[in-house]
Order: sequence, then C-alpha cells, then structure tokens
Amino acid sequence: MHFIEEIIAWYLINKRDLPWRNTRDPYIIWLSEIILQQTRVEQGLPYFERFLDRYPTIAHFAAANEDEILNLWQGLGYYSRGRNMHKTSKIVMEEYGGYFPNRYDDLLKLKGVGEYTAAAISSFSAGEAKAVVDGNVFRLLSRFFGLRDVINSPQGKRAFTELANEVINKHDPGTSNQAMMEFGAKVCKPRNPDCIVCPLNQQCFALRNDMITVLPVKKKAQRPRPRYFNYIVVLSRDSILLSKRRAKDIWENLYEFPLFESDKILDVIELIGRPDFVSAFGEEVTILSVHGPAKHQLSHQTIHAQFVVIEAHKLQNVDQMGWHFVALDELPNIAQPKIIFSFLRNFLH
DNA sequence: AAAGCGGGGGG
DNA sequence: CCCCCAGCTTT
Repeated sequence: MHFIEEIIAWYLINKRDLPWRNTRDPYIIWLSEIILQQTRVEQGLPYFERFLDRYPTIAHFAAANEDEILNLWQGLGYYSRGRNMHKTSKIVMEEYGGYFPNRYDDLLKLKGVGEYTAAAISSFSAGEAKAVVDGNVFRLLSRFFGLRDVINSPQGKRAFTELANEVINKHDPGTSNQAMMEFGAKVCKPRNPDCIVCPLNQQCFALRNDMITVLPVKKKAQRPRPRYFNYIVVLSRDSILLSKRRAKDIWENLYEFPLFESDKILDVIELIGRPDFVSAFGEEVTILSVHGPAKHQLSHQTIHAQFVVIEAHKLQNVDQMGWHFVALDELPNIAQPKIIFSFLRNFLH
C-alpha cells in the first residue's frame, strides 16, 4: 500500500466521531473550521456545539450582532475570528443569497478564510481535490518524506502545499484530508509520537534517520513583550464601569475596565497622580483595595495587570472617555478578556 | 518576510 | 518554562 492509502486505512479504523464529520453542509463545516484554527479539538468542541445551537443556519448567524458573537466566543482567543465570521455571514447572505459557497476560489475571498480553511470546506463539502495543510500535515509530511523546508515561512508553506497536493487521494479528497490531520494528531504527534505502532514506520525518513525531534523545522518566535495594565474598578450600586477596546490591539471590541497602561509596575500613589487619571477621576479618590499585579501570558505578550478598586467622588469625563456603567446582571452578556472575567469572578464572590 | 493576534494543555 | 494547537491578516 502507498502512503496515503495506508493513512486512510488507519483513519477508517481509528477515527474519532466528531460532529462536523457527519455533515456536508458548508456552513457547519465553516463554523467548525474557524473555531479550530490554532485551537485543539477538545477546546473548540464545546464552542462549536454552542454556536451551532444558537445559530443553526447562516441566516441565524448573520442576524446576530458582533457583541453577541464575541460574547459567545469569549475565552477562545484570537477574537478576529469571531469578528470576521460576522462580516462573512453578512456577505454570504447578500452576495450568495444565503447559500454558503463551497468552491475553493469563492471561499478564499471570504474574510477569515485562508488556504487551509478553503481547502477544508471545499474538500469536505464538495469533494474538491485541494489538500489541507495544517500543523498536523506539516509534521507528517516533513517526517515521512524528510522535507526540511522551514514550515513557518512562505516558501516552506508552498513546498509543503505542493507535496500535499501530490499525495492527496483524488478519489476521495475529503476523507484523504481528514485522515492526514487525524493521523498527525493521534500518531505522528509533536512530542513522543507513536512510532512503534505507526503503520508507516518502516518507510519514515525521520525515524530511519533519527530526526523525529528535529522535523519539522520551524523558526522560533521572538520573546513575548511585557506590558503593564492598571485597571480602575468603579462600582456604583448594582453597576460597574466598563470600556470597550477599540484600538488595533489585543482583545479588539471586547470590554474591560478603564485602563491606564504604563511602562512598569506602577505604585498606586503614582497612578492616581497621573494627569490622565486626574482628568478622568479627579483629585479626590478613595482607594478601596488593590489586587495583583497578576500575570497573564499570551503567545506574544506578557500582561502584568493590577486592579485598583476606587470610590470616585467626582467622575468628570466618563462619557467622553467612552466609558459606561453596566448593570452587574448584564455581565454574562458582555464579552470580556479572560483576565477581566477571572478577576470579576473572584471579586464579585 | 515578519509581526500581531489568545488561551489552554503537555512535557 | 517552552512548545504546539484543523491559521489569517496586516505591515
């Protein structure tokens, strides 16, 4: 048996029963594929169930507003995925009459849909012979065929895509693609792959040459940069002061507390003397409590956040700052970054 | 080509 | 602590 037939044979026996594998509906497949970008199946699965339950069709999805979608997305990360899905759903309603496209070339035009996702949807939904190239496929191809191009470079990606499209089973591209990814996830794993039981171990380049830990080749990311967030927590009766993030930055369009960023951990006395703080909260401020600083690790930033709970006697420019008091019982309907959500959960209990 | 964008899990 | 995960977009 050849490489891909061996992979498919293994897949047909060992595949997991995942909900998005029981449909050819491009909308449902799109939903699953966007959620699964850079996300483990186990982490994405409950989100997929909630989204499909809430929005059974593209029409339901397009009728939602962005805040609602981000709220449902809360905790999953890479929130641009949710924002892009919202835009895409409206385009599908307007330009495709509510019929989700399933051809590779059409899919590639949609916001948030790149080569991987277009290949996935078109092959699973329409049987188009486009190879998916995700982290699993990079690893499997690199090890088995000894392809040493750097996977996180444009050239490397081209080389792997070319190879993937050579080995794909054109008789059943959808199953072929599923099989490659499942095999990479379950046998040819990043660390401690199951080479002993691998049906391809005799012909595997990496195993024969003792290069399992070397392949695939990847350029290292740079160190995360530190940032220092000073959050001001203001409670007023049964509501709390929130601010919507607008900048092209992390957590765009999510809600947080009024933020004063600094270049180091700030003493509270120093903080309440800052001109921008005074212009918002005035000179007369009572510090009720200080929490943190807590560390919150992202792939590319290390956030050091402290939470300063105050009583403001003169709130001057709340509206101009774009801040709003939100009822506490509305909080479950508001998308918050993990670090805000975690703080509130502790603070309010 | 490189950087930016989350959060969780495993070694 | 570091790396990886059904990647995409912007610079």
